Amino acid sequence: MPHFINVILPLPLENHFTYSISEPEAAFLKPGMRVAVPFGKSKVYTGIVSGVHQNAPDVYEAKPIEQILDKTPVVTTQQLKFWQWLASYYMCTEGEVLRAAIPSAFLLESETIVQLLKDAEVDEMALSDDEFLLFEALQRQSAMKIAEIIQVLDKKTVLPVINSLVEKKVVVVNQEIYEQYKPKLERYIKLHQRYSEEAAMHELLDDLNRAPKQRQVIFTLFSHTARSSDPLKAKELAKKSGASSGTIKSLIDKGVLEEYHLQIDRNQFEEGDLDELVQLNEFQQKALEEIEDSFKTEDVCLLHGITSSGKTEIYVELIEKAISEGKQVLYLLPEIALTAQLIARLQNYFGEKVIVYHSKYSVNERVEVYQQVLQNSEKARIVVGVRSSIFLPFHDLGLIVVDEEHESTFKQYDPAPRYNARDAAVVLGLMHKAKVLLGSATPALESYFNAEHSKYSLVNLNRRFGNVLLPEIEIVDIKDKHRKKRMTGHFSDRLLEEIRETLSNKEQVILFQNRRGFSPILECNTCGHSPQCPNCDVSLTYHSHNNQLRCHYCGYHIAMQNKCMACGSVELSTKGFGTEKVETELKALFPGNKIGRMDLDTTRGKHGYEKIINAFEQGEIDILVGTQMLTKGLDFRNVRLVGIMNADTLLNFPDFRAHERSFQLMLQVAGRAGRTEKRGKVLIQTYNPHHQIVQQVSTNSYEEMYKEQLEERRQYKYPPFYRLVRITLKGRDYSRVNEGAEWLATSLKNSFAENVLGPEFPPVARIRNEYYKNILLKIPQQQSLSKTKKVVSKILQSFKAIAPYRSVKVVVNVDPY
DNA sequence: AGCACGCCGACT
DNA sequence: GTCGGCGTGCTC
Repeated sequence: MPHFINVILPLPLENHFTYSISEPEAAFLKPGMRVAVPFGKSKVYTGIVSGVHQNAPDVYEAKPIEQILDKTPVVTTQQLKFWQWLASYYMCTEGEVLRAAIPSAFLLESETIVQLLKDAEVDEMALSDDEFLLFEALQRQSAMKIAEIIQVLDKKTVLPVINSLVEKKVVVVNQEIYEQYKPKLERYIKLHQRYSEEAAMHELLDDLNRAPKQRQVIFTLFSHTARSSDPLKAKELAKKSGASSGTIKSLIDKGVLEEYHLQIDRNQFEEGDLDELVQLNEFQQKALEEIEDSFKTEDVCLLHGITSSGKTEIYVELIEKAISEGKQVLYLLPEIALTAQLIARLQNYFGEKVIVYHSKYSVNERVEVYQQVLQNSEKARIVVGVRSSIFLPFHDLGLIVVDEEHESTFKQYDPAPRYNARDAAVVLGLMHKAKVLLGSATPALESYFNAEHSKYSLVNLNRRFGNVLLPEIEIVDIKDKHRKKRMTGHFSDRLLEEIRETLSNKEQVILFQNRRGFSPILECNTCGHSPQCPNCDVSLTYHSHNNQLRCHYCGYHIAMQNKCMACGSVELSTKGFGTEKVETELKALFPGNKIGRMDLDTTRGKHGYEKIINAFEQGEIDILVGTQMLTKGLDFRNVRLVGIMNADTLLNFPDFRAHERSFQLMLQVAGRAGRTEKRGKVLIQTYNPHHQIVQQVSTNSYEEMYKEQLEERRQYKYPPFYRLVRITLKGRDYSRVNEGAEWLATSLKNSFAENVLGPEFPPVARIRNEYYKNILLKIPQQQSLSKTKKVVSKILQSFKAIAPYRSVKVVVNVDPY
């Protein structure tokens, strides 16, 4: 009886693929194991077994698999189910989910290797020039990869050359599969066995009389082994004996020393004494009890706790309970680099049980975390991670905490799967029968709506920890200040006064401007021309630190121009301002103070964030200027003043969420001020001092904002009353994108009538030379989601069948916010 | 996605 | 005449 498996491949293809396997393989293989399978004419992919069965396919013959890559499943059946849900909800393929879900090192890739055929009889005269060139290269280098051959032959299509050489029996082609994961090895040194006798040892030391450095090395090693039986690292030996690695190497070459390698764990944590859990204050205690109470009947709870109210301590208590029941805990946060503080705190309580997972980890580190979780190890009781950690192979989740649940970074935009980790976590929790706690000082409208409509339970915590007062918020009307000539650059007299006072009290200042660079537009005073990006429909932003004009979409950059590129005039002026300009103006205004800047440009590199944050914490920086990076969960003790340079750029953002986002952002930055006894101060500069959002921020009126925004959402048919699916078309051919978008919108309107909006050009209609057009589909609450998605898929299928539109790429984004 | 196959323009 | 462009179709 023949046996078969279904396999999910990491490709954007709807189907699972069927392969034939032998009887013993069938007995061995289980869903969730990795297999290497041939796919197409020349590729080998790693796939995940999704099922083992005996139903022979009837329209094609199944190929046999290449090899089995695991002894036990690396993907649990629960994960497979979760993938299915994600693929269907977010309208992508399971293959795309797979690609995002497991560390890339698990996906072995095949590479075509070309080698000379042994004992080949080669008639060199019968070879073409290219063939001869390759033949010659292979005599120097026994095996070559396709990329290398492309280099040697200096052309792109090398496969015909290779194929012809295969036919002439000169070379053979192999698919080499290589494992990407490399265990981390540490080099250790020991003395060769023959010197274990004391006599031999003395002889050796005598021999080395004229080589004092080498003698010292032996001596150090000897005294180490005398004291302990621990192996000695090569690095340590070099350090302790003061010898260079060259000295050690020559001893190894002589055969006196031996080197060997041991595998070590990349995720090591030096365990000190663990802190006792802190005593909760009465408000925290009450909130905790309410949460636990709600968990008796509900699965999801929203904790609305104002900034600095001590939500983390409540999480810690709940985590403690969950792990004491032997369950795993997932702690999701929006951005890991900014939360070094939080991780340190959790490690103080839970020590080795905390493991961290994020995108800045190397592939190897990720594999190790994945495996710790898979093995349900003691080291992975608590996983702290960014959105992708929902894909880890949990066994028995007891609790999921989603901290700062309103953050937009929980949503993945590109590539597919375009999932929202907060929403997916709720589903994941359901699958594991785990409790889910969403926490935020400024909950997303949808979450608060769910809580109000009994989908989630709601717990409020509106006392700051240690009874710290909320900062005093002052609105500065810069229109008025301009008229009265009380502005210095972008600073109002009020802001300058407050900065001066704060600095004189040896306290710190945070200034928020949500735009990086110096100024977003450079304009010629004579002809009005401003330099544009050649690949995108945007103006180039001037960056003063490297004197460049840069495109923030594609990275295109040119040197700053001192003459207008159109008319040659030297009178250029900058319009608008970013963090760099704020920094420059500050340096002129406060020459005696240290000024720091935190934005995408200054935080590149693995430790970019930490350096700046540490410097600020240590008081090495007096004023920190930054973009919205500043808002996320940072806890600075000595900040008294927070200035929002310009609230209007936030408010005028063309998006239905702009007002909600501005509120959240401003309140979050405001929360950075005065986290100790002394009351903090927040200054908001704006041209619209009476804007309802600015007012609501100043009075800390979440409820009011919520009600008002909700009413607008109801009126204009936006979430939470309607679901959104955004379909983006993009392509290099402008008119095809346009026509395609029209066609698609028309067919969608046939089914969904007035609930189809567009097609419309987005604010930036061309990026990297591709034109964009959006169609928005609104789905009323009572309309079935799954049916709607089926109809959409069908329409998209017919769209793809139309030849002229095939060059247009279609991106479907479910809940695109 | 990635790759082969197939059909048309610009070069030795 | 071939090299190489990308439109088309398929992958168990």
